[in-house]
Amino acid sequence: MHEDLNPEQRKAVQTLSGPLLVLAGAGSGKTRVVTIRIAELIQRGVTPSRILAVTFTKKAAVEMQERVSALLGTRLQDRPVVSTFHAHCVRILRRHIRRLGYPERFAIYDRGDQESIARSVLREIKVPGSLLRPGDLLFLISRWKTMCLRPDAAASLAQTDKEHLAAMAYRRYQNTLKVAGAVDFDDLLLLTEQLLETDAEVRRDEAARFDHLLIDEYQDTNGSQYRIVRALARDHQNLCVVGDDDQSIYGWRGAEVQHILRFAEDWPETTVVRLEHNYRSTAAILERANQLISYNKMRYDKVLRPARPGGENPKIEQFANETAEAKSVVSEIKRFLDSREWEPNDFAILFRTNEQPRAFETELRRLKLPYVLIGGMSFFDRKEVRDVFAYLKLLASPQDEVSLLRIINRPPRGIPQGVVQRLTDKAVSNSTTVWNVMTQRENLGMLPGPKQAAIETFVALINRARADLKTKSIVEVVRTLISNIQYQSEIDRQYDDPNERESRWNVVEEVVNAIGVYEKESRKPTVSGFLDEILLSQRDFSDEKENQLKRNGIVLMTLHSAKGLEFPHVYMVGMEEGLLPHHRSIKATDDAIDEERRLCYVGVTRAEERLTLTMALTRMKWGKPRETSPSRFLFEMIGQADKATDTRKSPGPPRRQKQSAPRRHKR
DNA sequence: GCACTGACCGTTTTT
DNA sequence: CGGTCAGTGC
Repeated sequence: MHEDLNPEQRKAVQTLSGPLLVLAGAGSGKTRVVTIRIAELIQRGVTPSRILAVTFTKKAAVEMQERVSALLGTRLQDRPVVSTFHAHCVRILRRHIRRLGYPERFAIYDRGDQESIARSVLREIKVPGSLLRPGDLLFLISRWKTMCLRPDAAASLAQTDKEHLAAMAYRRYQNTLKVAGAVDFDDLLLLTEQLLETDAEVRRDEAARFDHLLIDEYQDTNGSQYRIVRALARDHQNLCVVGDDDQSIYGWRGAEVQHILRFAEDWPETTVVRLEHNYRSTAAILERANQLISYNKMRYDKVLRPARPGGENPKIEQFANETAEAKSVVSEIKRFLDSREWEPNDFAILFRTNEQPRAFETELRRLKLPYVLIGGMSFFDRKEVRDVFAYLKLLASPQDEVSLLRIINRPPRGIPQGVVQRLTDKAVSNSTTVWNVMTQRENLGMLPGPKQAAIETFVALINRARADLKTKSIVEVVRTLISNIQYQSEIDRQYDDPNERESRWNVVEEVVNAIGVYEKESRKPTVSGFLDEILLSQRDFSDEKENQLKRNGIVLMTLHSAKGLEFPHVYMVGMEEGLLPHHRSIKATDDAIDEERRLCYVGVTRAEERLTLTMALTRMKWGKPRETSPSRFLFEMIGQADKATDTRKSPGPPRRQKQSAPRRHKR
């Protein structure tokens, strides 16, 4: 089987028991090796459903599931479980979360929900935005949760004022979730970890469900994930982790390279397999990549060996400003396209920050070239999507406070802010939920007649829809609901531009269609089942990334989103100090610079045939042109690191002091 | 409830 | 520069 594998790959595939660390360099055919390994396990008699493969993203899970099925054919009734960390944790929690005092059908709050809670919590404890913004708070909470710290522990460890405030807010934040019977994404991991840690029976039960565990992108696991893996694999030790320490680029959100670096110490029986042949890029490109990454201190020492000799040397180009940079790159791509040898999606323009693509978009539009900008505003961040989802969540559970407060007066139905405030106060003082307050008539006595009527109409609307769910299809109920609240006329009222009206309404329709698809494919469809599916499962109706790549345009995306992809022609633009490495990383520790270097490495190793690195000598920043200097990574790549201008330690040219005197504290 | 104004701020992003 | 958000006045 699989004669075309090289000896390293074969070893990775065939080491069937005990801990296995596969150090897979960029472009080494990692995905293929993992897939074949799963197939091999099954061929040697392992029951498919007793294999658990964990991936980092939904997309990766879907792809792996498809590859495995393709390899094994359809003869199997039984399949290996391929899942993301979070989705697997949900399954564990559904089975046992009662022990932690949560309802079995707990709701999962996404980023947007988290933000509204953060906002209201900060309002409650009267913290001005200048001290601690919702984003900062959520960042800290997330960090604490990954470190397995509860509010009390966080409070006692807090050092700065900011951290003390955040710890206070954390307590309230967590309380809000608990009362609503909801968890956030970090809780999925944290609570699972807690269950496995404190309840020996649960741990044994969950660990015994699988005989083999495979973890992909192991370099990106955070503390919780690490401990969960340990708890699940402890008994059988059949743990295969795959990853590349040089591609760890998510440290800023809690991933720790240390996990992959220390793996062999954690699991003493470990077999280590290194995949160091690169089948993707030419030798010329790989040489640059190897040079660059050798400047990182903490790493497995490895050198990618090219399977494709020769190749064009990567170009480094300087331009006067970002407009010239964009013009040159885009017109070069146009020449390639005119030659008809390449398709638009053979080209990728990679950048560090989201303001960079603007100049390129302008230029691409001017030359009428098709392009796709990956990332940006996600489907879920759209106001309309959030509204419809809030209604859905309310149908699933009216106790869902965050969703209720979002749409209680949207579209406007005569329940103004002041009334909502009184309802909330009442709920707090009765230690119940706003929904319960609204549904008990005696609670509404304090309000003037029309407001009472408005509330009763709203409650009736929701109750009616919930009752209809018993007899009608979800799509039908949701369509009726949306038409009852006259959501479309609300959109028309808010926006004058017909295009905008149409696109916003289309988004609503898309959600409804997705419900239809779910309902057709699911055996026992429920609203909360749909929400789970969309949030966590393998299917993703808004998979814009996928659709967009299929649309065959020149690909514009951040270095972060480029991980795992490959393109014949890659342009890495904005190769400047302050951008890559980003100035916030320069100000921080050396570790942060190392991560930026890995990010650069990820970019370089995306290129198959041609790599072009460009920079602008001046760049507009917040309306003003500013001088730049070449990224230190450019010098490192060509082996002249000593020539880099060190912006880090030398005081540098006398920087104009920003007029920082009377800026803050104006509220 | 809503349109308007001015202050403020600026990395990466998945589940 | 451009987007977001809180505050203001109707």
